[in-house]
Amino acid sequence: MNVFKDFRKRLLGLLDEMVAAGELPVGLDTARVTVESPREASHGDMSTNAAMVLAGQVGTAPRQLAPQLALRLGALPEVLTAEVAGPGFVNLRFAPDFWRVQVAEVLRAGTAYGASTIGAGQRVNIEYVSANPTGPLHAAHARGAVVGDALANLLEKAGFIVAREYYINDAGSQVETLGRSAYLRYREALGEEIGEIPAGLYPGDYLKEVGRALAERDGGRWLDQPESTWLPVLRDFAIDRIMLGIREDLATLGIGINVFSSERALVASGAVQAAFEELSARGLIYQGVLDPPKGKKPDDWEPRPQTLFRATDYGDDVDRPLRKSDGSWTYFANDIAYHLDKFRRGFTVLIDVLGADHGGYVKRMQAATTAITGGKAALDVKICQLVHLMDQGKPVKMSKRAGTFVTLRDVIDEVGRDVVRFIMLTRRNDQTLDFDFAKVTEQSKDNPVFYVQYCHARCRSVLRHAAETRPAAVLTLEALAEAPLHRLVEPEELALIRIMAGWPRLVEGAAEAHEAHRVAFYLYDLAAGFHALWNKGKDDTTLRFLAPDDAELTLARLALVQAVATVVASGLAVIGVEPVEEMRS
RNA sequence: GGCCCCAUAGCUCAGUUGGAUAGAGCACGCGCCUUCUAAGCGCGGGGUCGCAGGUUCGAAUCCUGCUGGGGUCGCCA
Repeated sequence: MNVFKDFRKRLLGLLDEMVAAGELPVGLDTARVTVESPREASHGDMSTNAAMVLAGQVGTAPRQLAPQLALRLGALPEVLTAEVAGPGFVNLRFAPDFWRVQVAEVLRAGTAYGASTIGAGQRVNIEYVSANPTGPLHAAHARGAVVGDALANLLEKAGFIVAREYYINDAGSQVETLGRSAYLRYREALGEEIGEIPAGLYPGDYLKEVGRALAERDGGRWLDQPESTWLPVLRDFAIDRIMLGIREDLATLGIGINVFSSERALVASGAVQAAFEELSARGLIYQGVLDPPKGKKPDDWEPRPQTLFRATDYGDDVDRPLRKSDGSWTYFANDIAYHLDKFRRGFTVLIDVLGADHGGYVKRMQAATTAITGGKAALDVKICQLVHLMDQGKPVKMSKRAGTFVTLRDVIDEVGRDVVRFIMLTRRNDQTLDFDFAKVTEQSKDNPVFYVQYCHARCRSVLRHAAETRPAAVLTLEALAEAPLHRLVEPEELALIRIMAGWPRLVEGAAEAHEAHRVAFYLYDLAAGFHALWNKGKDDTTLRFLAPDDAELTLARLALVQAVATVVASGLAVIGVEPVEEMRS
């Protein structure tokens, strides 16, 4: 339950009453009426812009309409004061009980607190990672993996039905190169001296294992065969081995992808041909010659007729080729078929999480999605900017040639899965991110992972302590939900409750914006509120959670503490991080 | 040259889809441990939201044009 949305409904009800009473005209557009918590705490608990939005429609001034609204709002039982302020805001202050009951709401809901129904069962498809099966996942893949996975969790919490997909690019020339590279390692495994890996092939050591495994399985049967015989075998064998490793790495990171789609299978099924015919039927295919890119003409440019998709009809900058000169489909053509396939499987909201180098790909894919689904599906693309790996403030040098690139596995082994997941959400996806091995494992307030975990651990610590000192007390969620919450009267306590009451609203906003990083920032704010209250108890012993001579007050505060732990756990679950019971290692 | 992203405190970044006097953290200065974990908390200084216009009750946020940084640019995926 979102208290802000809830109150907005009450407000709209009052507006209806005012219409009925003839105070307002019929047919008002209330779409832009908002109820939100003001930035400035002194402005109260909630604030509405209704007077400013409606004044124009009514034909009066905001400051004139606002007092009428304030009068009505002030008469509501839960509203303490309703004041007109600024250009026409109505600021509301609620009775403390309005907030206190939220603690019980949290405890009754448990970690499901914050769940929403705005998704209304709508089906969303999120494609993420989708790294080429030509090598192990490296550190940069972690970001897309976490961003996609957390977004999936978030949307599920908001009531959407979510599919998590990985598109395996197992068609095209790159996997052929992989097959040839693996063949070299295969011969090496059989004792041949292969020398330097030729340019154009993948030099990575990870292929040695692939070569050995194949030699073990098949012996020397491919040695004297022509490439046309062994290439498909080697290619498929290598893809399978590498995908196995990728799946393991994803599992280690806790990434919950449940559908792996093969590009090659898609092409083989005729889906690309079908998609092509669909576009043709819509009159969006033609033979034409593209202009060379302005200002930067490739050396080998020559104008030639191509099979083009009219992407410009849907907002792209140029029309895009669907066939290579050898007649086979371009990657783009295959991807159109894949997105159509998602739509045909019942998804109308499509999200692709892609790397920074795919920025130029967004417009054409959105154009194609709109075109081929007749506007019935929308594609949102989340571009993840680069991750700069650092250590002690200095960049970690990486070179594919020298083999010193850092794998995802390396990073997880070094700092742990929870740290990777949390840190990847401490920036908006379109902002570059520094990942400093020293900083992210530091146990200090500079490290948001630690800071949030410490908050949860402190809550648990208090509850453990309470259980030890009062063995008779029942401290289950159900019992604490019945605690005498009216004993929570301190401003810091009520402030903390207000933050918690904002969690459902945050979930809905973040889900609608497809922005999971907001959860990480929210948890930081919540933790700050708790740490502040904790330390108040150091200066003033009457503020401590455990009041030795007041069992009732203690129970109320334990309910508050348990609620904080619950909301933190609820948020961490979206990020995919395990809340810890204590920080001692 | 076209397109996309970014530009907010000295530094790293948020900013509730257009709201009020723009917020955190780091760094800097001062204060707080006989205590449920000081691995933390409080107070203070610090801003032309890159620049210039426009839209309206109201702009860091939306539109246009510039400046600077990154990415990308027909048959790689």
